[in-house]
Amino acid sequence: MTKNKKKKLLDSKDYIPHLAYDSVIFGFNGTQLKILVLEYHNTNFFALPGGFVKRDENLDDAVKRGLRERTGLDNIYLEQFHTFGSLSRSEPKIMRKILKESDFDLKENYWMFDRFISVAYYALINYDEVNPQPDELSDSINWYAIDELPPLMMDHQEIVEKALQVLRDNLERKLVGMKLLPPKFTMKQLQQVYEAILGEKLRRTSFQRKILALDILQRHEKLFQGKAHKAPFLYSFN
Amino acid sequence: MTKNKKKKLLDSKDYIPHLAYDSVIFGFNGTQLKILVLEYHNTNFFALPGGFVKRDENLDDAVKRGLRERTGLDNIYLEQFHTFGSLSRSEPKIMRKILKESDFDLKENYWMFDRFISVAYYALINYDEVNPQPDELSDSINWYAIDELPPLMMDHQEIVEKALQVLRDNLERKLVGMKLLPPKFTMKQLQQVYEAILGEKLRRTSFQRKILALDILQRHEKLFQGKAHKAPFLYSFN
DNA sequence: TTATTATTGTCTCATTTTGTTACAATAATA
DNA sequence: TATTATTGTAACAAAATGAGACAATAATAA
Repeated sequence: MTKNKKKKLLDSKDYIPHLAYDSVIFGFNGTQLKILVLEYHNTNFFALPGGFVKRDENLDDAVKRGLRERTGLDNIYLEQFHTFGSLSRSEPKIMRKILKESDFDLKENYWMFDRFISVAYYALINYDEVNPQPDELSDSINWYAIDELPPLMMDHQEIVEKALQVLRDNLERKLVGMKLLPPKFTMKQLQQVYEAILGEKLRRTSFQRKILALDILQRHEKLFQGKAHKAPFLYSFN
Repeated sequence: MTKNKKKKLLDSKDYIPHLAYDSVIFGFNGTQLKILVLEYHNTNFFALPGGFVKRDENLDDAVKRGLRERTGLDNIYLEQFHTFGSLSRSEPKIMRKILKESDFDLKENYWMFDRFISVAYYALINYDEVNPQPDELSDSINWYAIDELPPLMMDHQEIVEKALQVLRDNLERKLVGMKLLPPKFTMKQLQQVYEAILGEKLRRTSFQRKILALDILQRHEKLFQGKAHKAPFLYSFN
């Protein structure tokens, strides 16, 4: 490797020290609930997409910026759910290895080995319209089913579990299920989202009656799937 | 004032910069839901009790430390509910005035005029066993009913509203009502706590049936209040 | 001692919500 | 034209909740 390859990743004077965010980005492929997980170059470290907050930037905006860079999407449904601030969660050795394997200068990036408090957000996106982009440090970013995750580094497994817990609580309270679907969807698709999030089967007729009684869905034309049975209606939310 | 009176409040090298916490400490006086609000010396600034996180201290522990100092209580029910990170929430002029009016050195305490991200917690305590203590900067710390708060500085009103919103959501999900009462309480007291938090009257018979059906309360001896009617049972939780 | 009063604990019945089964409608295929 | 799988909705049962009624009882007044 050449000498001038060793460079600065982010300038510490632009960012709030000790503060990071992590995002649990949920998608639904029709069957399984998935999240985006990235892998750092040559390390076998799997992690949630995260980032830092600029000194002149709102916390929420920093997270939106990171999501935009990774998914190309704007106006994503985003919810802050917890801030992780234990001492033990920071592991400078891991950060050191990540930077080293991507040929970044360890001295210039020294602030990244400090202790970090991380504000965690979850995002709900339409799986189909996303082509995830890795960042400078990452080999890849890929969808993983929530029950088939690779071993995540540091406390990221705990962050995912908390996200899922809060998402379940918010499913009925905030009617957030449809954020994981395209604008028009069938009742069956919506039920499958609910089932994937709750991790249990639901009764078709009760589910349908309950959702329709909420009076929040608009009914549109039928969807002809080319299958040998009655075609379902399409619905939209808002 | 003498020269050596101007002093350092907290040493910046001991604390994580840009990071604070604020706490919404709820109590119940038998009728009203109240919170602790402090007033800074000679400023007419009312604020939530807050503080900073030491560099070698867990975030949760910093908050517990602050609560202990102010209430003398340990093992308080405490829940993190949101992190406030907008740029506009920081108002260095206000911090400057607070320090100045308490005769602290403005140069030595310069780090306090920076932008701060604040992690907010709410606490539920037994009103009766607390004798709140003001800190070095504060004139007083007092209970205020949540619908009779003085004008709070910066974004503290917003923090209180969010706390109340989350507390309402958690009332049934986490059964936190009894955390605001002494170890033994009557059904009526518990109902009054629920009513104060929800801000609405509840039906006595339905409430009693529902709570008892949860099967989480132990029934004890009767409480003879010296009133001309049947004496209620006392209950405890855990 | 005995009525009076206010509140408590529990019961009953009405109403609403949810669980469960049933069945006709229908889009594609044999 | 019959068959198949799925959909939309109706019908009834079961459970949860709302609303009222009432007897029990702790202190007070008569």
